[in-house]
Amino acid sequence: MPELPDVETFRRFVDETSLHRKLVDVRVFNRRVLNGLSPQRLKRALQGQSFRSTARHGKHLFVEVDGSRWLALHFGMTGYLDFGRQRRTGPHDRVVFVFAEEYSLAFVCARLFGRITLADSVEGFVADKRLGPDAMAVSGEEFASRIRRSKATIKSILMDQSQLSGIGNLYSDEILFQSRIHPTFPGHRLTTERAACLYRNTRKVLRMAIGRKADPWAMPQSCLLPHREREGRCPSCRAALTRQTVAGRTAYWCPRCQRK
DNA sequence: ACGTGCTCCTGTGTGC
DNA sequence: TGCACACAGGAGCACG
Repeated sequence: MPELPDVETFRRFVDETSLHRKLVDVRVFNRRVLNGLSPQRLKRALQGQSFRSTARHGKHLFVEVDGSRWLALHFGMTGYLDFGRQRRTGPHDRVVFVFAEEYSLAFVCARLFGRITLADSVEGFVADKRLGPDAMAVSGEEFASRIRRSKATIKSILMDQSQLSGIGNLYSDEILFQSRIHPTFPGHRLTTERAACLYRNTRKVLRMAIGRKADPWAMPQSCLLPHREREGRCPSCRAALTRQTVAGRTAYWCPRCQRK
């Protein structure tokens, strides 16, 4: 579930809670999330240091450690961060960063799809993973040219992290709804005008979601997201929403407002 | 170059 | 009540 707005919310959370605190311990409860990196190496890289700054690219959160090393966090589907003083360990805590004075930041991830790795730089990591430009940082020209050079369905392009970084299933549905574009419409058949409209709505939706701390239910009633469920109706025309698999995901759209 | 389906996982909700 | 099972969906992969 964590898409760009969620990860941006996590990033701000780290900024508010966890910077400039001395790291006294790193507790690894499940090695799987470290992706082959040994708990010892992680601990050695962090112990005695502190988190200096944060960055984000798409769904990836980066935390700078003294000595210009970066933690790269990916939240999979169910990952999130929790911070507290004398915080009790929960059943899904996978890695806990322990600071001085008994404060700690936990990487909580029920389904173990999340990952924490070390990187030398954000740029290096992004290049390594072949991530496309961040969906909030990309220019309108770059956005349109990427969309219009692909013959894939527009929903799959929006969700393709090598094309655009940060958009997942939920927000792609919302962006397409706002743009009145059918999810299976081929990217290369979008006119420049419609591509520009899609770009504006991408920014609008992501900005709105960040402002609401990525709570889909907190989005305005005129949005698709609060109605995105079985039996849901289009907030604009009241038509029953279509629910169908597109690009391997459950997509919701309005069959009247979003025609092919 | 595209879509499809499988896998990794486990909490949650539904139906019998 | 308890069990079986579908479902959720990020990402990487094999396959056609």
